[in-house]
Amino acid sequence: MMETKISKAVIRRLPRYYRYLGDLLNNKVERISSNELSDKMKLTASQIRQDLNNFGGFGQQGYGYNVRYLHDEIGKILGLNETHNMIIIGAGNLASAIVRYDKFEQLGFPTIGMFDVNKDLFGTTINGIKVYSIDELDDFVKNNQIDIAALTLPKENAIEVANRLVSLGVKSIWNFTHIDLELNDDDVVIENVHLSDSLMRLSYEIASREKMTD
Amino acid sequence: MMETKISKAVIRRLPRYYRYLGDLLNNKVERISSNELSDKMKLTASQIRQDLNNFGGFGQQGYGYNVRYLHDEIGKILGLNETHNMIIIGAGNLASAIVRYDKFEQLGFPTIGMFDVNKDLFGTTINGIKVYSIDELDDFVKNNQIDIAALTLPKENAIEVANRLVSLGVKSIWNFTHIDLELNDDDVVIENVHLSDSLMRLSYEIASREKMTD
DNA sequence: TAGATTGTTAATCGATTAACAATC
DNA sequence: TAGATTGTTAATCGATTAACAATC
Repeated sequence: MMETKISKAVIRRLPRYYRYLGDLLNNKVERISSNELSDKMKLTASQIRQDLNNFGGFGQQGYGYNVRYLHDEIGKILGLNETHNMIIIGAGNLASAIVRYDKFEQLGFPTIGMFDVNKDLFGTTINGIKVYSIDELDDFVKNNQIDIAALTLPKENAIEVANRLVSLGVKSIWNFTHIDLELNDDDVVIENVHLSDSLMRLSYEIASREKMTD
Repeated sequence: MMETKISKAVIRRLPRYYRYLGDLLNNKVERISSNELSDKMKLTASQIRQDLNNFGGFGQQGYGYNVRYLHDEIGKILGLNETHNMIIIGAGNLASAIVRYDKFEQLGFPTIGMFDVNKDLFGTTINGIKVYSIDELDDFVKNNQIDIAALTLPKENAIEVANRLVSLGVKSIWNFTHIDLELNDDDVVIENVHLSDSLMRLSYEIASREKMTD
């Protein structure tokens, strides 16, 4: 049971903490203080301590934080102690990139199937993962534990497919289509990825630098 | 010249405004009030007006905002009135996805070359765009106007390549590698994309829903 | 023990929301 | 003109930073 609502700003930073702690772990660093970590991450030590204390006291006065312990605890908070099976709807280039990218599997998000409308792709495999007809989606979802569906299909079909997935019991959607998916079902979690928004933010920064030197 | 520093929160929303206004435009909507737009975007009307007034008064009392005008003005703020040539370092699946995705080109970000270390790829084309040897990078950058370099290579080489690009005069980097690129050069703009962070945030939400129903 | 560093409360800062006069 | 809706100031809310007592 959640006691307090964790702010979005804190949640956004969690994966970043996990990443930096993972790097420290790889570098055989055993302990770190909030102050040292703040240097690396370009945050304040105060913010790090505040953030962590949303979830409990993971440190020790006079010592700091044990890197492995903190890493693993944040992993648990992020749900990385459990495997989440993923399917991808739309077996295009982005889907290939996702399924070929080992990191996601390492983090506990294996792709176990891909779906497309293109007949030519049916039965082919990408990185060992089979592409099915979208018509087989219902059966597949019923016969397998699906935790996450990634949508990498044209945005025209996104809402329909999303609704279909939800009605099949899929509880979380990683949406790469260029709409803000918003199903009014509090049970379903949606993460919208907008690569073009990211590119536009970059462009904004370029444009504003140019204006500054005018 | 920039008069006031625009907050990051505002900048993050700009591409979203642009996207929604583009949709309205496609639907032949001519005018919209901050109130109507706030309904669609799940923001407050007040916030929309505040956000826009960071850049000037685009509306008209009693009328609202002209959709096309506002769309185009936000486009200009985002620098979308100019073309930004892009190269991609690392010609893997993600690079293919980017270069095949028409939207980026439509927004004014054509990819004009890709670079890799894999000999087998040299001279091949993806969506009509040629893959070059990384050894040809210097010449290519000198002979073409390169506004943005997208990094889709292993993170081990990211910093080295980024420094090389900067020394060649490339001023902005769209980084997909799993490090936070931070060059201490205020002249260079970096946008870090962390897909695994996005996936972990999704996972966090899944985990916290599960806890709630415990 | 003395020194270091956390956990946590209080202060500050910034962003969002509310309100309303200006004005189309 | 009357109604609608902006632009903008003021109020509120939330997030970040500072400070420090607790404690390892």
